[in-house]
Amino acid sequence: MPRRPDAGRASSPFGGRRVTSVDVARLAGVSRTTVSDVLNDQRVERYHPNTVERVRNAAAELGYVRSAAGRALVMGRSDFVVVVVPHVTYMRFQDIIEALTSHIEDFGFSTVVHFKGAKEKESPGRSRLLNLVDTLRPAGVVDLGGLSAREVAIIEENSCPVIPQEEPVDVNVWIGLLQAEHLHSRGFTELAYAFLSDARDEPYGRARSTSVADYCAAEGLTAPTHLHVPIESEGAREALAGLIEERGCPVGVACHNDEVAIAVVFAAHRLGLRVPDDVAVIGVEGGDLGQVVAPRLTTVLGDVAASVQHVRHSLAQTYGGSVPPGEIPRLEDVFRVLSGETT
Amino acid sequence: MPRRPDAGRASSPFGGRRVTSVDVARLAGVSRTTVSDVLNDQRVERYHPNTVERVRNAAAELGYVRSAAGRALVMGRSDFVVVVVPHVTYMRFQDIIEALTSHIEDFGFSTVVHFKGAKEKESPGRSRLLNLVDTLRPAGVVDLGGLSAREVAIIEENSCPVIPQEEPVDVNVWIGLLQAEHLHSRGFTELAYAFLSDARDEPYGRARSTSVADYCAAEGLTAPTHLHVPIESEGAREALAGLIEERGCPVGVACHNDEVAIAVVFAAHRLGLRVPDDVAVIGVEGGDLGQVVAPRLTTVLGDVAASVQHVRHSLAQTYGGSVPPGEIPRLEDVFRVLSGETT
DNA sequence: TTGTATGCGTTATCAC
DNA sequence: GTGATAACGCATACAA
Repeated sequence: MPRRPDAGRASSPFGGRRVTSVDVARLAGVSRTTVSDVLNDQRVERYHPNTVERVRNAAAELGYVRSAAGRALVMGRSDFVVVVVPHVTYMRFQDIIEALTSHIEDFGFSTVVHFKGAKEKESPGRSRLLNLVDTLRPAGVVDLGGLSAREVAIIEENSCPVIPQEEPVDVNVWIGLLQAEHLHSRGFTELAYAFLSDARDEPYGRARSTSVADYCAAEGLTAPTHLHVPIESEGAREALAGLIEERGCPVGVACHNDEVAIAVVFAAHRLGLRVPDDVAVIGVEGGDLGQVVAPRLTTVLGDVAASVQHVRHSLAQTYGGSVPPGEIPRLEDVFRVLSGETT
Repeated sequence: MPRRPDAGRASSPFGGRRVTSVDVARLAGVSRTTVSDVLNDQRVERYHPNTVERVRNAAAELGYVRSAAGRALVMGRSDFVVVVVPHVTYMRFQDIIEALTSHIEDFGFSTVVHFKGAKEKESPGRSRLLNLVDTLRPAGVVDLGGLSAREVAIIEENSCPVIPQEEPVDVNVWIGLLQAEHLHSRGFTELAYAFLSDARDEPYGRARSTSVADYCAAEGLTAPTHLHVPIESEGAREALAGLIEERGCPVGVACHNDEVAIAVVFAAHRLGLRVPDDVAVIGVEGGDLGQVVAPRLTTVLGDVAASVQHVRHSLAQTYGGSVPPGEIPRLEDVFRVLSGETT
């Protein structure tokens, strides 16, 4: 008669016997089924209030916590939601994560964050993310921008819903438009779009620069020059010098984010150009640092809370109807130009 | 006769039947045991090379991935390592995560990142993290600084080993010392330590400021003034003004990180003070932004790769001996002062 | 060297 | 209303 495969457990120096639903059932004097039902708030009305109370007390007393493993095994999926972060630097990153976590928690799920590696871009077969999804079998994947279409397809195929951070096209078109409009309204007719040179394949940058280009076309302006700016003095200076050589002054630069914007601003300083008279700069994000440097950055400020609302929507649509979806904010209310000293 | 509890599965619109080890076994014409052994690289030498090959091919062909749930259930713990990130902003954050992920991967584990919430500081009973650990039962927890002593105790009690980012005391004492020494070597005798005011309870700040204080005491300098700097123009200006009022000029400010340093530098500008003549500033981290602004920041540059080496050590100590631990670098080699234009 | 049986903790189904 | 049981996928002890 085979013995319990305790060897594996025992070899672990930690992990003293865990409290299981059986323990709770025993202490409460009921069956595991009852425990399961009560603790999951299912069919609670069918049990005597007394019983429910006893079970809850027993669970609390023993410090019982459902095993994700057991639950995941029988459910076919876990209670985790994976938030995938691209390799580009977000300045207000923690704020976004926190907002997402809060929403995800409302649905009874736990949040885990996955960072896409730098060179994980388009690895052949199984990226780290795909492996994570396969093993963790999460309830959902929130895409902050790092997922390729292929990965999204694979994951949605037979794993779980993929929730994009927001309608990428609309949002980025809107942001680019805001930037271009603002620069134009300040009297700049020569525009450029500054990509973060470090990022291989900006998921956002493309849409935004296109949007700037569309605006220029519509307004009869010369098409915007593209430049790739590294977050590093020399490189940034060179990139800007190239732009000036091509377009002259004054020129307005719409930047991919605040970091790029800061790099451009100080590159201008180093080139002896005046900001904003010779070079006007507008970023995106509204991070703290952009507002603390001199000159204070003009930027497109995003409302973090609003921008994650639709994640709650997607979650509500797929899972629990008990959680009120909340208003889905209009684009105009989520983003606005924060006027600084660089335009 | 109870039927398979497929309802739960079926209710899920996704999650088509998963490939299990049984499928692999069938295709390879062997037993589940063999599959398990081969795919875990255990007892491989006991099987016919042919068999091993067949199993591997079958697994690859079917795209078989071990179920984390099944494995965790029987092992008593999962193959995930949780990296806990405190709510303070790291500038070179993604680099650190990537380095850690790479090491963790070498041990066959997957990395998931957990962000400590802002107000999750010392919540009463079950913090999000504790809940995550209880349900996920990770192979380890890497603490980047957000864990309270209580949490560490609870987790180590009966869950898994907690790996601190590095010996916190030594490292932070060293960093503080480097900052103080550098400022002093530049001729500054009036020193101050600038905390990030936003962070409630800096795990690092305390040790560093104490170290600066110790240096001052040892060198016969006045004890350093403590100031709390927000990443925001007005607040930073006020904080610095207070310092100047108390200590006069010139004064050297050791900052908690590059963000704080940048805030101090531009606060000085706004107060009409010269940097570094009136106010000298040194940060910590060596992030990109500090080197792109003008004046270029003097900072304590950390070697990311080296600073995560000991995580590999801890992992090797607890798990696999097959992975070479790698050199554990000396403190002197990990951190050095990067001279900029602010001292 | 391979197969068989068992149990990990949870949930769903059905009998009581 | 409540309890017994099978099954999820995997890893192991033991028999063959």
